[in-house]
Amino acid sequence: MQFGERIKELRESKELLQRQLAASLEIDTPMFSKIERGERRAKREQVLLLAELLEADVHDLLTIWLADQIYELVKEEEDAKEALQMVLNTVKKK
Amino acid sequence: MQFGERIKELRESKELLQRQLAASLEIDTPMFSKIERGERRAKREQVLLLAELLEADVHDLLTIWLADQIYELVKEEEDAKEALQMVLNTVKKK
DNA sequence: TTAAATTGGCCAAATATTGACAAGTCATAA
DNA sequence: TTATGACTTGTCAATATTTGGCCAATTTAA
Repeated sequence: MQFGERIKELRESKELLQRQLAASLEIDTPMFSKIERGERRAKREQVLLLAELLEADVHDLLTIWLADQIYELVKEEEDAKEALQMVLNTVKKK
Repeated sequence: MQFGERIKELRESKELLQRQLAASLEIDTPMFSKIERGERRAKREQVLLLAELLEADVHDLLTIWLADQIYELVKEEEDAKEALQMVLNTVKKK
């Protein structure tokens, strides 16, 4: 499940229009559309706002949003698995 | 273990100077110094070259190099662990 | 103390990201 | 069919970030 898809689900379940959420985020509708389709990345701050507007768990959204970015970074890399595991170990220690 | 540290280790074990490796990478010495100290990020292409020059395993180096970048992305994030796990699962499936 | 090696700070060039706008598609209703 | 509303696509300019070079400072080794 990717961030954009999740936003779209939530938006539709609340019967909101892209244009309404876009206005709340102070971006235009095309930009919002791109975020939903994963063509553009939402800013962290926008994720927080979206969580509020959509009454969704902010940690869930942030997690998916972060995962998207990590995936973007490693998707072409043969050594992705090892690198991820390495970082996971580091993070777990803190 | 971070990428820069590793490079430094390898370089010193081969008794090479920053200036020599810098020349091979076609960057100046200050820039190389910054890469070693993690102040600047090496390009992927430079990692490949370094592996050759230092006779190191290219996958090892790429893994550490990638891990550095992932860590940079998630280090401030509370939800890092979950996001990493999520991506790891995705990557494992492929 | 010199000389070489390394580091730190700053600036310009290159690159990537962001957002706005105009025009397009698609579905539905009149 | 035409009109309307929702959404998508493509392009461009503005902005931000990254990259590298240069100079000067500092550290290290002889």
